[in-house]
Amino acid sequence: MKQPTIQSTPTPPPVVVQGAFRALADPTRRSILLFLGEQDMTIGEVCAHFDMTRAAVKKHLTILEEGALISVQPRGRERINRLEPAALKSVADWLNHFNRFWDERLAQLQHAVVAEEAAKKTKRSK
Amino acid sequence: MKQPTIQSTPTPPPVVVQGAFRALADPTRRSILLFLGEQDMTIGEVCAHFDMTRAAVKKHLTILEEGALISVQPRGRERINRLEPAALKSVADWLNHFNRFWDERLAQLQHAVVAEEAAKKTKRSK
DNA sequence: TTGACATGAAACCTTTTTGTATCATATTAA
DNA sequence: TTAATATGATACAAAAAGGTTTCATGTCAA
Repeated sequence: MKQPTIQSTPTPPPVVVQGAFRALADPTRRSILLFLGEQDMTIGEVCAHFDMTRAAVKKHLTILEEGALISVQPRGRERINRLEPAALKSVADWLNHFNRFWDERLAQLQHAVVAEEAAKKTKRSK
Repeated sequence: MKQPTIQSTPTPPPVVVQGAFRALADPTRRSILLFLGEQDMTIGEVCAHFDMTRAAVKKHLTILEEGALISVQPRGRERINRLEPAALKSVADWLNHFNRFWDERLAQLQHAVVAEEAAKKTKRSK
């Protein structure tokens, strides 16, 4: 049976998360988030953890900020970088869109239904 | 007070997720995942939802497969693309690393502690 | 067998990403 | 005020990403 073109969008996804997903794609940035999860840090302090130039780290921080994953608060000549949980949560929420797949109870339920359907078919075709 | 260089890694993150995070960074690929969350599809069926060449969609599917977000099963001349929840779950798990930040109960608890600390300080400085 | 169909893969182009080096600016402390 | 510090910003280069076009291969159906 040939499937007709499916036109409906499955479920409206939050489009807001693009910047966050983009930011999360880089391992250095994920690492920065883990560090900031422990404590707020100046750019210099973040830099101390990485073997790359200050400018490179700064760029990563900028991308994290664009993704709303961190906020930056000036204090004197320093900039305090702080983890922003909200954006992280919206990414988590997007993923939870799929958690029916890894919810064991539901998975078992689905398997049961599938098995039942299969049984019915077998019975009918006898 | 000048902070000394912090040398310890905050918490050992699962390094496995890089391919998955990379794959999730692109909106087309996230959209594909949503479609595959509804039903398995051949490449052609996936293509029908996007305004780009088959080759482009194929590349996206390859990257999704590299990130273990989907699996591909050949059937005759077709390839059935199926969502693989495991990799999605590992990404979700990585994010849950932060969920102490958005767990309301914990947040309130933290606020309470901070408030208490502040109160103590105020009292002392009187 | 043969033609249509579903896919695979390579070559190529443009834009983005990720890093560098360098210079400018603002703030602090002596 | 002046030198050191913390950061901002720009120009540049190499690599990766995201597309396209084109051609090859394997499978189905008549």
